[in-house]
Amino acid sequence: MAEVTLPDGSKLEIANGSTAMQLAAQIGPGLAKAALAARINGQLTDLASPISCPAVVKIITSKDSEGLEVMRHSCAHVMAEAICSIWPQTRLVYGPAVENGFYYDIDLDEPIRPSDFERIEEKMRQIANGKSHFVRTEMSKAEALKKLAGDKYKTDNINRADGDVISFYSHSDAFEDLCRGPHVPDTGKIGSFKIMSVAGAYWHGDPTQKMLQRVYGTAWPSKKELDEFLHRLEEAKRRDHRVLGKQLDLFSFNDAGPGFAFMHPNGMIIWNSIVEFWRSVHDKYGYREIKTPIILNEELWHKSGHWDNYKENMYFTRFDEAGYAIKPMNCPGGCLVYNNRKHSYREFPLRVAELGLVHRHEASGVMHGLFRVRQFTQDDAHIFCTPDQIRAEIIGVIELTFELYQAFGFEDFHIELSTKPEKHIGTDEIWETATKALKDALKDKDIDYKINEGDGAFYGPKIDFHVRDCLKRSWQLGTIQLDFSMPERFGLVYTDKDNTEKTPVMIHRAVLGSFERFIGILIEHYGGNFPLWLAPEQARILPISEKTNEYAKIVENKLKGANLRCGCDISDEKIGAKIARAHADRLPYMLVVGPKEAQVETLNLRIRGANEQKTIGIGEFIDATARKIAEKEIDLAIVG
RNA sequence: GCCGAUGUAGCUCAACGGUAGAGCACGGCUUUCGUAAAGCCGGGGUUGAGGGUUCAAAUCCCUCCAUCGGCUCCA
Repeated sequence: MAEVTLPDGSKLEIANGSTAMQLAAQIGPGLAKAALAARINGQLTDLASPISCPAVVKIITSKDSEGLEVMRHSCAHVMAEAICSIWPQTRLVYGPAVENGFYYDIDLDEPIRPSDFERIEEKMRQIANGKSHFVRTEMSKAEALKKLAGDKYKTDNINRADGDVISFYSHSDAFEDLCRGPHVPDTGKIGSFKIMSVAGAYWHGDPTQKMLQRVYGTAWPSKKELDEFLHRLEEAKRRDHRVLGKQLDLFSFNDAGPGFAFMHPNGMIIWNSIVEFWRSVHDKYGYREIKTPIILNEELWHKSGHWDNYKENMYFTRFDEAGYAIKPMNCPGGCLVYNNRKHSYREFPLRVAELGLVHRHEASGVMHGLFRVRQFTQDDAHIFCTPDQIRAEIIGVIELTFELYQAFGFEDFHIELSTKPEKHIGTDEIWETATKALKDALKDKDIDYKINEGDGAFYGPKIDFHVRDCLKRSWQLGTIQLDFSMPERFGLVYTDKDNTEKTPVMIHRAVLGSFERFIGILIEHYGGNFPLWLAPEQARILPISEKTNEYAKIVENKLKGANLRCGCDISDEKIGAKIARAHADRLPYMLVVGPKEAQVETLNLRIRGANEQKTIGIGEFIDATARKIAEKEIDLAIVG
């Protein structure tokens, strides 16, 4: 007999050499049924593994995230068998579990189409119903290489594996795959699954290698959870800024300019509201604002280093026998403004902001609504300062950044620091100094951060700000980039205390990143339900019938006089239809007016998302909304 | 840029070799209504573009463009 310690600290006697499965059965039949894998002394393993005692053992079920992963990985194997049985010439490459599912990369010249998914799933169901056991066999690396000689993908996987023990898993005579494991006990335990999509993927992510087919699937412990997942996808689709942008008439795209967004009047209200707020915060933090030309002589881009590092993504044009480039960044223009006159250390730190319109020719396949465009407005700024001002300036930017994010209801953010990339300009010494300055500032602010080695901009290291939206998705928004190279290239100088000319430090920074993208993120974050201060139409007056149109117009004028963005629905519809439409348009406030309200000059208020009404005076409504707008309140409820 | 899929009315979609349709939206009329979509009538399409096959193409084939899902990329 041997002693096993369970996660709750309790101890259990088991027969020597018992497997994890037997242990689960000993604990209870429910657990045995739910068991998918085990963690023995910290090692995730198959249920068939014998327990060498004494041991700390945890039985893993689909309730554990790692259980779900094991299940999905097993499901990937079952899918692989299904695909191989339909297309015997398939060569398997690699099939891991990923967030919400799994995929399997395969090398098969015949393209798998969505119309094939059903028969793959059918075959998978057959395999699952067979409930055949996953069987692990082990051998040495050399043996495995011999066994799979000629299979370049699996040979490669073996060579990449750690340790000398190579394992294979089979769950039928017809199917065996090189795999680290672990797996669920049998194919009946792969849950409810669905093939989601198929896409191309390069082997090892290397574009010079063969394009493989990547078949994506998802798997969940139960049909109910699968359905819930599919439903969540539908929900996310409803929040999709491309869909809402169309529905709410915020922006559009046109074949005439792929990747160039057309902002509509409703979208511009959101845009301008953000700009106005952005300006007020920048003013508070001591920034001045400039605007530099979109098209500048090509020479400038040679000087800045962009031509060498980025020309394949830049737009060029020629006229009057001279070459010009459409700016992909604002900094060279900012440098020209700086150089327009002499500067003294007394002016420093000099904080210069620019809402700069930049163009970057992104590859056609990467464009995505407002998230990835070829023309966008950066909320850029360049800070010119002395080296000993860096730390304080970085701290100032961090504070400004948090203030802006919080106004939009983003509370959850984290910071990443990126270091020198392979493709870079400037000496190692300069890079080291710059990176240290960023680290020091973060340390001063007592901020935790993650380091991304080799992910910096070509001209300097950077700090990136990431926020999580209400769906817990992470977005990179802001960035602070130190640049000791550009000032030198442009010959920027300032006169120091000792009356000598020195080179200033330049800090590039953006907070929202791209306005286009930020608005896209906001649309999805709010699901189209904008807070009052951003809503294109803040209130709509809905007269019960034509008889109250006149009073409705009077109310409309009063609200407009109070700077509220409001409309009036005098269509020939019944009140129910007017309300339904206002809801579809995501109106924060619906103001129903009929003879009753007209008589005592009140409004019947209905708030977006709340299925209740109350009567409120016009003045009271104006005061309440004015306060909410000023405070940028997200909650629409009007109390009192 | 690469792989795959998809482009039909303003929007969402149907028709899948044989006269292009519906709902919503839009216009007109009726209705004047009390809290999530009243009724009738009407206008609207060289089916993304170009070429080909066919007696006949939205439908099949080719090229291009765009979009979608991924891959790669994002200074």
